Amino acid sequence: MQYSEAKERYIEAWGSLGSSWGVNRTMAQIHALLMIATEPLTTENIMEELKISRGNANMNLRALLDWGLAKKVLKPGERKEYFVTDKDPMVLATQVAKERKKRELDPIIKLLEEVSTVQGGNEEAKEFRKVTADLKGFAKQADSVLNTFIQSNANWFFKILGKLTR
Amino acid sequence: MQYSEAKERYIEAWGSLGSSWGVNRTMAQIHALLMIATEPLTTENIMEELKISRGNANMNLRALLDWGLAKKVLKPGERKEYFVTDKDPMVLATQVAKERKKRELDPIIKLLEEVSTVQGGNEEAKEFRKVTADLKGFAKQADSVLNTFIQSNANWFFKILGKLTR
DNA sequence: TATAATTTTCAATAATATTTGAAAGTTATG
DNA sequence: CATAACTTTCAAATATTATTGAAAATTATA
Repeated sequence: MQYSEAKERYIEAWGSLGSSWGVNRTMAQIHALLMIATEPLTTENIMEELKISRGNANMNLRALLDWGLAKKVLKPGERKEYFVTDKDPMVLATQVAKERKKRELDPIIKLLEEVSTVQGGNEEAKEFRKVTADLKGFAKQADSVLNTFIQSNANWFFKILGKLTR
Repeated sequence: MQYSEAKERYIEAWGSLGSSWGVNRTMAQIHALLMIATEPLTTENIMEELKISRGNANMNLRALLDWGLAKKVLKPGERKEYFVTDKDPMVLATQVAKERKKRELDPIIKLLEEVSTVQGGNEEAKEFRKVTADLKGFAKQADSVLNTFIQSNANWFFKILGKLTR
């Protein structure tokens, strides 16, 4: 396969995969581009490569910075901002896990804490308490696992696999 | 908190959480409703509770069936279809993991297999091969962990936590 | 088989999310 | 401080996705 074709397919696939790790298509594509770049890219580079507007490029770059998935680098003597991403997939996974935990898991645990205190002795209230309490317990376990993951090192997967299959 | 308020907040939260596990809002809300229901629900029950159209209810119920997150039950002597969901959060997590692996992870591994064979000796091609090979390796590890999860029992989280913190 | 009950489909519509592009804002430099 | 280089903002336009509702299809029953 030719480089240009491979690159195109990879960027497109990464973009549509984006929604599965909670970011929009363009944001994921910019990330994909940074992953395979051999040196830091400017907003203009990204606009050209992905054929998107300046505003779009800017907004999604800021979102990537916000997620901790890209950072600015400065070149001495230049005013332009350059962007890079960490190329280690484990760092990517860790950052995504961290952000999604913060944005999704923490709020749902908080909500379940609240609603599972619902009053009432009728069947519906009882069932509601049971289900929401179960979900809360599960969410907290997931939270523990994520925390362990976020804090641990790059061999996490290997460790788990080793231990589980022992 | 009153039951009606708790229920409303829980359903709404579950709905907006939906996108984080890859399903749309209404689908997640129907699932939420089935989770706290004390008995099987009909399409009409769901239309009323969520104030949605018949077509919408039908489409999303079918999607839930497709994901293995709901199933039909028949009541003897009745023509209407009733729906239930498994109330164990671990079963939910397992089903979601299974479907998302199939829909997202498997295709990306396949794509990475292909594009990482890109030809060329220039710096860009080399970098591309390295990055996509790393991603592929990572994706395969994730795949292994998911397979273990899907096949294993409900104490998975406890086991891992115990082992990791040992 | 005709009728009634129920489910499914899908084109039209509505709602939501993303993108553009030009103007406004910011910052470095002569 | 004036200008140029660059970045950010945001209202309007576009694109995408979800929803409706009525007609068509299906299925059970008399």
